[in-house]
Amino acid sequence: MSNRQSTKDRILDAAESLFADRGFAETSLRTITNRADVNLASVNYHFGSKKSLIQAVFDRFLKKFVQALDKELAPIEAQSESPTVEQVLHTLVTPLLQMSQVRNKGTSNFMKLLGRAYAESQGHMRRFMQEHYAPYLLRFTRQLHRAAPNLASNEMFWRLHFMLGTVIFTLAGSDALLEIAEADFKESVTLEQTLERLLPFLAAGFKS
Amino acid sequence: MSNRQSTKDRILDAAESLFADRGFAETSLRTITNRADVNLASVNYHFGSKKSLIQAVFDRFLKKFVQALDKELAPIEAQSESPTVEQVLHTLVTPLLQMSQVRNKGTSNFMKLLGRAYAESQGHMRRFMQEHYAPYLLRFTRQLHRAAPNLASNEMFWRLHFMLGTVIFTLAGSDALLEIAEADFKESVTLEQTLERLLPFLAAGFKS
DNA sequence: GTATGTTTCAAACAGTTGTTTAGATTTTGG
DNA sequence: CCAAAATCTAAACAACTGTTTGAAACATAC
Repeated sequence: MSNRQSTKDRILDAAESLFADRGFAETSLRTITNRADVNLASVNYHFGSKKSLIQAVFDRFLKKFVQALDKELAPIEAQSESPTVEQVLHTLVTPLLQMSQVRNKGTSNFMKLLGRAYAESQGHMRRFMQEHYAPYLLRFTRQLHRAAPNLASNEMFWRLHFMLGTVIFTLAGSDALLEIAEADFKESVTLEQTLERLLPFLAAGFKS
Repeated sequence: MSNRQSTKDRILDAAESLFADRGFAETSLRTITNRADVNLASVNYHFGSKKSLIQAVFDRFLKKFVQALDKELAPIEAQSESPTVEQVLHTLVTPLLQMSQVRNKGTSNFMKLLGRAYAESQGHMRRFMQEHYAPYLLRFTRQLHRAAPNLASNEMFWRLHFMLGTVIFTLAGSDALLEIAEADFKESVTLEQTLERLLPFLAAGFKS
């Protein structure tokens, strides 16, 4: 009968949105377990520690994301002629939007977490990402390199980080930005429309 | 004689770099007062509370910044012909670089703090900025509007936020990025060079 | 049924947090 | 030089943190 989510999932859901909204240190396990309506000790039982819970939240996102990105990247990798920059950037759209379909505010939660982790001390998270998800990043940049073959690799490095900043920052604040936009311009805007507005900006900057 | 900095300044210096590196909640008053080599209670004596200390750190930065920005904006406001987008964006360079001249890693500290504050819950910080520094933001956007008069205001809104994300994200991570760039490409890069690389990217995106 | 392994629970643990207090010390102004 | 104000200091405060514990409740298999 029990159509109640598993304790593990309830914890992950609560932790995800709380971490995204308040940050890791600012969110206590008691706040999480209260919202999830589970016992305090169950976090340590199921995940071992708070640190591991944080990683578990990331893993759930990243698995889904790279899986979707793989589907988008494959056909481009297969085609013989070089892709356009716009084409490569567009591989991000579906994977990003999908996060919000499965869970409310999923995309902005994901980007908020990435932004927070990125800002974390000592680049600890950057190293984790590099170790666990480097192959996917590499596949993406390889296609970008095919699209702009005569761009020096150090220039590529910088513009890639510029784009990363724009995406993370914009989507992390997308909830608030969408609200402001609707209030100020009386036009309802979706996350998808925002992404379609963002990509030309990125492409133009990248080709600057 | 005492050429020792005032207690207030010592606290502000320590708090600034610790907040930037670790975040607000992750930095305890004891860590701050230890680094500053002052008594624990002096934070509450001079600033009232931890929250007020955070605001004081911001205020010190923002005062310097808008003061320098004013100097850059004034001549453009005075000139009769419309400025170019590049010209308007370039008003940010000197104010941003100046932060690193007075204090080591000043610019990246400033951007890290902005990034953290921006991600904070409920847009509490966004409201504070809006209330206290809206006039300066307005002067900047007014010039940007002069540079691109036929850009719809809702488009302007989005591209402004895109640019904001790129700048904050890039400069917040500039320490690490500069290190990586030097290690990978054997070319020493300065913060100023990074900014000069960043502006064309922004201008191209803005005009996309 | 009982026995076995898994999950939940309330309670307590030791450590850290921001803030307050009251007394000592230093600085200021007449 | 002395009183008054400002500053510094060590100690204690209550509240909150992540984690551990051992017993209770539940599920599964024989």
